[in-house]
Amino acid sequence: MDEKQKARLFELADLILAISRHLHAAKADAAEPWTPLEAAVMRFIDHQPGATATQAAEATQLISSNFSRALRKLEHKGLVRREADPGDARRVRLYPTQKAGENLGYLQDAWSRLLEEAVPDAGEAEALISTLRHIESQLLDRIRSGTDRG
Amino acid sequence: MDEKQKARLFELADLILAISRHLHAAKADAAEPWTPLEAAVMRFIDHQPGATATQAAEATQLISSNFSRALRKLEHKGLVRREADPGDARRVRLYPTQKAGENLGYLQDAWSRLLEEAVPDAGEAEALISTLRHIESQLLDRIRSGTDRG
DNA sequence: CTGGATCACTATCATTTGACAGGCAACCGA
DNA sequence: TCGGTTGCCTGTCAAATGATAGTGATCCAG
Repeated sequence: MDEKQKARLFELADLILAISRHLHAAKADAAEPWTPLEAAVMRFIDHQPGATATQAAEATQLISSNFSRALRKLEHKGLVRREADPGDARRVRLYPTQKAGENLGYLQDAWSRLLEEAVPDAGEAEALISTLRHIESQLLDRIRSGTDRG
Repeated sequence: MDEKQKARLFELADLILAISRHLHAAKADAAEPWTPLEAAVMRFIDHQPGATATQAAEATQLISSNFSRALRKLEHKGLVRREADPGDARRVRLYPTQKAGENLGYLQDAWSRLLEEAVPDAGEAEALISTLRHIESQLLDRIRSGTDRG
């Protein structure tokens, strides 16, 4: 890889991580009932209702034991509902509850308020989101096809 | 704020956080000697050599006690050098050591390799970085001018 | 010189997170 | 039916993180 491109990608990683720290801090201000990890799980379930535990654990980069722990807490708080898969009794399908929707609303408020003034304009935001969406899906695909490629 | 814009910004936050989780995981693969937080501190010092502890703590969103702890570990590992400010003996200026440069190289390798295939092309990467740079600086400014604005 | 503010630090606490070992029930192919 | 596999789970440990209280040195305004 080109040295210049390498430096570019590094800066990209750096920026994404820096901004993610701001987002975490903003979430704390909003007094959300979720830890960062729980929020990640919750957001995935909201995006992919009906996903199995394994799928959700994969997407959130968690090993199953830790995912199960996060899930237990969320269920205990009444934010996630488990449902047995009719075709395979081992599988558990996950769904957000109505309460989850309300709480995600708080999160949406906190984050969108933080980003509102920082994001240049709607047009650039669209382009940004489109590109990031692509990147994220590529990274997810890589995990699915096997993480190790050294 | 427009509901649509709110949803857009939320998705943006979601994507940034999701990608940051991938980056953290990739760092683990690279067997770096840093925790995520230490890496954040290290990267700031690398970008802003000579910054004071307060400035670095502010940029990394850490309260001074926790920043100090991270710094102690980094210094112990020989990655950061403290230097007294000639003009104000209370202040400590922070500099990366040569060893830090080497280790940042590993990090750069791990992250750029991860992003290499996921990022569409150099042109889009440039635009992406430019926009994110803007966003990050806006968020930093907001902190400097007082976090609370509810 | 004195009191208040600033800067960096330590000590300590609860919580979160990551990782491993292992268990149990359900599934599937032979 | 049986052995191996899969999906999900609990228990447990070490480490990282976030936050508060408080110390001590230095600076600065008056």
